[in-house]
Amino acid sequence: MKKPRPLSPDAMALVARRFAVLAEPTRLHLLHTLFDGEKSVNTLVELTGGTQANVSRHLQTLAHAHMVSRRKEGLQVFYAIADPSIFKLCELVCGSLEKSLTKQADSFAEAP
Amino acid sequence: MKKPRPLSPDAMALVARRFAVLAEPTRLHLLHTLFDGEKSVNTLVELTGGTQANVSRHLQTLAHAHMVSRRKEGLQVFYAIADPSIFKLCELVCGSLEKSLTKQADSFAEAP
DNA sequence: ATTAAATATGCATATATGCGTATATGCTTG
DNA sequence: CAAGCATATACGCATATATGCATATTTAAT
Repeated sequence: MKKPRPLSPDAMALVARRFAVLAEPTRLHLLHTLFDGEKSVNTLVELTGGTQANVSRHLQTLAHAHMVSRRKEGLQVFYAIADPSIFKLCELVCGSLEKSLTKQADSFAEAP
Repeated sequence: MKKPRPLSPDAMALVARRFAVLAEPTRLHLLHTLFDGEKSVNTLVELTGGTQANVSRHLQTLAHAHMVSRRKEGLQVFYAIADPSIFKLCELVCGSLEKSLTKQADSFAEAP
């Protein structure tokens, strides 16, 4: 019997949205690049190789979800990871992913 | 300095896909309903209130991602949570979500 | 073998989401 | 005040995904 919470319908939508924010390679790339500390938009553009518009958009999505923080300093805007649970989240997913991969390498490749 | 792994580009895509599977209220509802044990498709249809076709499709998506297991018994098919990390994942997200909600209730309501 | 029940799939559609390009906003400096 | 740089936004388009409806598939029973 493991029923942590009643889990109201709209609470579920919020959780889903949270996962959706993480369901994007570009955003994961940005988060991963921020793992070792705060960086400006331009730096992130250079490090990730994305276009400036895209990086900015994705950073806003992350900021809106309170996953990264935004600090303005002169012309530049610095983003940093704001939610520490993101580290654990990625660890968990990477961990269980590795287990799946070592067993059946193509399981995810053909997913919908 | 927290760089868990090199994080190859296609590994990131896999992680993103994994999160994407969880980024769906219907699938979260199904997982949550399975928290207290294995259930048949029909039971899940009744408990979640979704259509049979939808429930079946979403269960397949979950099974394809190795998050649930599939056991056939006569006419019925029983699904159960296969990846224990899902419990921790949901706990993490729900936890950090609650913190965000108690601070700013509308932050997510207007997300993109 | 036929029929019925449980589950899965095909098709069409609506909605959402990401990207490229161009442009707007904001801040700093001369 | 004008000009330039860093960042954010607007628009159009292509793609993906969820859903409803209908139907196919699989298994059990008579």
